[in-house]
Amino acid sequence: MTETSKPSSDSNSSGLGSAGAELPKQYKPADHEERIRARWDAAKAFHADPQRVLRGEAKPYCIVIPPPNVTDRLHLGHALNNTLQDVLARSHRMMGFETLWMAGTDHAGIATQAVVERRLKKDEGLTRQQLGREKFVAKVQAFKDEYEKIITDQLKLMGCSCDWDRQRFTMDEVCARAVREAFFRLFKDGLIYRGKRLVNWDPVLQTAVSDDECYDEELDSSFYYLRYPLVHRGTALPGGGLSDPQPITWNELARGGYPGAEQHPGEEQAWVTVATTRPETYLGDTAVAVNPKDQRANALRGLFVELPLVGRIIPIIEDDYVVLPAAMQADPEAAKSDPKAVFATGFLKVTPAHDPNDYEIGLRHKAAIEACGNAVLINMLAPDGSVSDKHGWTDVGDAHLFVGLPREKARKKVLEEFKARTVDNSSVPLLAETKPYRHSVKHSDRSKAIIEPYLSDQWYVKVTDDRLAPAANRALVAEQRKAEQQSGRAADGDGALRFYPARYAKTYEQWHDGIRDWCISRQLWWGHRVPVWSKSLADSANENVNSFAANEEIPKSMFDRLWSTFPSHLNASQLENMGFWVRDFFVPSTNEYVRYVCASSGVTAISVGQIESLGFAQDTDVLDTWFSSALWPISTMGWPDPRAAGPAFDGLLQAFNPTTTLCTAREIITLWVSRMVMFERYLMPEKWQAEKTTPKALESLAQNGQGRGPLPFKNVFIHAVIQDGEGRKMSKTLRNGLDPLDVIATHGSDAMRFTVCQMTTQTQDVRMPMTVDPATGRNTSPKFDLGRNFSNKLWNAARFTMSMLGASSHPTSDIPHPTSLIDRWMLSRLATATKEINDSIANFEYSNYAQTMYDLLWRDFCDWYLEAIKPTIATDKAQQAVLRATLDCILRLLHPIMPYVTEAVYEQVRLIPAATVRGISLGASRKGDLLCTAGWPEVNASLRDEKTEAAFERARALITAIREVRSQHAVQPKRRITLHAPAGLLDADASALVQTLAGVETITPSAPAANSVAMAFESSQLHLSNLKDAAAAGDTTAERERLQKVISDNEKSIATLEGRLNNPGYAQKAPPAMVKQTQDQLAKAKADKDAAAAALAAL
RNA sequence: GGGCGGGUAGCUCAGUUGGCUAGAGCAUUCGCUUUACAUGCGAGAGGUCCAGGGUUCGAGUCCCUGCCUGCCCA
Repeated sequence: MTETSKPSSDSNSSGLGSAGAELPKQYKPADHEERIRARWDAAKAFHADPQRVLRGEAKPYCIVIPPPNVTDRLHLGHALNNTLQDVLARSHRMMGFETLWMAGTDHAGIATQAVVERRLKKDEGLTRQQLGREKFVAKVQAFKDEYEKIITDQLKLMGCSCDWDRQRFTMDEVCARAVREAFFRLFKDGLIYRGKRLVNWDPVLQTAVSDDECYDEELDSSFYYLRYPLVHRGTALPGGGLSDPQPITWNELARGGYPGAEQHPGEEQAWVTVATTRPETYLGDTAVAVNPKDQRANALRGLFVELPLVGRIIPIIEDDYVVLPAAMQADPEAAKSDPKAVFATGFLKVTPAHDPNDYEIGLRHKAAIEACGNAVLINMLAPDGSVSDKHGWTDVGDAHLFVGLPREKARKKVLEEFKARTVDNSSVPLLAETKPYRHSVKHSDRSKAIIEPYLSDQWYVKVTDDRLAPAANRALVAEQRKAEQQSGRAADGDGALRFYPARYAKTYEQWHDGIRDWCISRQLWWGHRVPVWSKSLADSANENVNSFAANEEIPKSMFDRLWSTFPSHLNASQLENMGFWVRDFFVPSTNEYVRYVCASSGVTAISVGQIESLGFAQDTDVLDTWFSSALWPISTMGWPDPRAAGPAFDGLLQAFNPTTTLCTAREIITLWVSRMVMFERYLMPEKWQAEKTTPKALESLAQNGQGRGPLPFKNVFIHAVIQDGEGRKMSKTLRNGLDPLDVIATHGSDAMRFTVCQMTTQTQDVRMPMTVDPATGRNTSPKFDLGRNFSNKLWNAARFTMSMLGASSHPTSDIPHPTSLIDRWMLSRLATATKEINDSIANFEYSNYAQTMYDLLWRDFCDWYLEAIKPTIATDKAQQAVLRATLDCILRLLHPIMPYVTEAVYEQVRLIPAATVRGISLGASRKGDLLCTAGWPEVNASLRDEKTEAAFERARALITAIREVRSQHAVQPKRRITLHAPAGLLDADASALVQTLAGVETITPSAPAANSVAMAFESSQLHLSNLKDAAAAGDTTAERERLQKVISDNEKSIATLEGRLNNPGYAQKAPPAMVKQTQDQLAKAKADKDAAAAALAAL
């Protein structure tokens, strides 16, 4: 096998005949895949040369891989995603595009860190803190190396034609530089800021996590009802300060018109009851809210409650966010279906630092809360989730008994205390009631801990800025945008981004419309460290107290003035000359100035050492993984400075950016697609398209596009998600996942690829039932049999073809244009299929592509063409040329989906000298005689011939009809029978087809002598005879049944067709051609029925 | 709550501007060691296109309502 692929055998045409015969009967993927891959590698077949693009020798085609996370091996979803990309890459490479498929992996910050932390705990019993940051990061690095290799090997085994010489990793030096530069530019432009917000906090990993790193789980919990005593806030004392708060009695409330107050002992202190599922958070309450529509609101206006134990006085505020109890609602019955209304008391404890909704309420009622001398936000938890007075809670009072307790224990303790204690001056316990309640609770994906809404300082990207999210929406093509926002093209990237299928543009657009600023900091160790150093200075001169709001940026001169009192210092402009950007803030809570110094990507280690020696410390946080992913299309090509990245990056950005197509799953439209568009449009220069081919190109990269820059890609193809046989997501925990390597082991890479392509329709989910392969014990799926069988079919079709062409001599010139029906038909089918495939590729219709190939190879080529040419191929030179060319075209057309088997077959087929077939152009291979760089077949549309196809269909209909009779009559398959047909019914070509394919020995106009069977064909009656030996003839039962069925089928048709024609509106309004067609059908059905009836009568 | 899908043969799915008597693969039935392929060849059987309305000469396809189911966002 390998010998024949060596150049030395090129001239040895005598060996070709035997080459085909030597091929084994079955295609065994394992015998070929590794060798084929080695040939691709040796020829550097997938290495893109940007200079060919820049010299104008080829058009570019570029895909960047959605970098797989290094957390784990690839699963079948990756196999799908990457197969689809490879089909695009391979087809365009063959079409002559200079094709770059950029490969790489993603560091996947929290996911990878969590995996390694679990491993560390399991293997060594250590936490990351015990190991220390540096050693821990080294461990993650080793883990990453291990999985990066596994992933790369998996991709290679799948046949992915990535440019492996250009593989990147989101944390390698080239990508890291891009991250630092992007951060710097956004920081400098004020689009990155530091903010104190509520985030999803994972108390185990002790980091902020994003919503997509959380999941909801239903838990059995309880609603707890807490009584808060009502008070008057103290009155102003002559010497300043306030008197003690005074209890409010029920009598007083009753006088204020509080409904039901008179039912309580009049002299006792009154209270309100709040319902909560998290009673421990009461320590951070800063208000109690009531709905203004609540009848009790009026009597409570201007009153306060005193938080038990803490003693904090907080206002009662009115906010219509508060849910009215069911009984108070307009439709109490309807309200009973709303669990919140059922459980509500009408009073809501407001804990702005520990609940997102309360946070909003707190901001709305800031003045009322602060008037009590409290901050709106009181954070009563430490980062590990324990109650703490060190993180923003100062008025502990008698609540110190809770301090230091973890969340769960604190909850228990609060309930115990509230149960044991009473409202002052009464016997009413503070804990009113407990009701069981089942609700969904947010958990951290990575640690499984319950998420705590937590107030913390984080870095944000101001994506709400017009130059980011709105600019991303302007990128959409006009027809995929909301009509009212359509506008003309203003810049490079405007109006050129297109989603396939189009409906996903809506997801994309709505995301940007409702977007909030993006929290990019994570309190992790694995990731890109935030490139900001900071230093605080106390406001020693006390000169600016109260003149700046929290976290307000201040003039740099102010910090410089304080700074200048130190013996050695660098002022802001000196720092900026070193490549830093400086921003100064005042923090009122600590009465300090903070200088943030952000390093550009060009800042040297020396400069960093210098500022660190001055007391600047680098931020310990790392960036959200998506920050580096967002830069992927440009970071992988050397942005911001390809020259610094190395010679391999020469011309890459200019040749391949914007890339052509991004191929991904819908779940990351918002997380990734959006951010790539925002970042590239912001960071890449506005006139990139025009300038990238000029000598100024690299210099222009220093300019930000400010939202008017180019796009990272023009097309976004969103493909289906693979689920298991029950429609569940494939997951590790369910063990319902498939490893592509298992599928490759059981079925071969091509089989997997063909099957996933065939499954890829425009829907959003596809199901993949999984079974265990009995032979190997591996997880696989019977679905892949389809692809395996198809590979085998190609293999055998090629084997047959080579045995035919190898056995005869085949001249390479002076071949007449084929005239036989079957050859013209084959060429016509080929032309039709080629067009269909070209259209399918252009529209990402993979299933259609695969199906068209299947029909072309299996149905047209194997079932009909190869069977039909058997009698003539040995001597018909024109037919030999058609056979050779057709197989060659099929190999080329199929190669993008099934690269291995086609390449393996091509090794043989290319050695057969080819004669030119008019209308078919097959370009030579560009590298190493490989099919993967051979020309995409050009099949002239003039080869499509409707008359030929119709003539063939006619013959095929007759053949099928005869086969049916044969089957019904149990005619021996090898038996050659006689067809009685009027002279002139069939021409020579059609007769030959019928004889070959229907097992007909003789076609004669004479009437059958005896023992014949009648059959209808095109309104006339034909007969078949010589079906059986005379002795066996005589049983007419089968024939009766067959004819009865023909009659009843036709009667059904007649009824349908007559009904249609008798409809008066039909003849008037339907197109005449349609009416004519129906009439013809009716005539045929009637004739068929009559013929069958006559035959039945004659029996 | 808002948005987007899906519901067609036993199973998995096609069905592109409304127009053959609704297709494919698997499974199933019958017959074949037909000399490329049994991972194959030939021939069958199998569907109230979720339900109900509407538009139309004509609806799996378009519109409305409902039911079931999945995903995304809040």
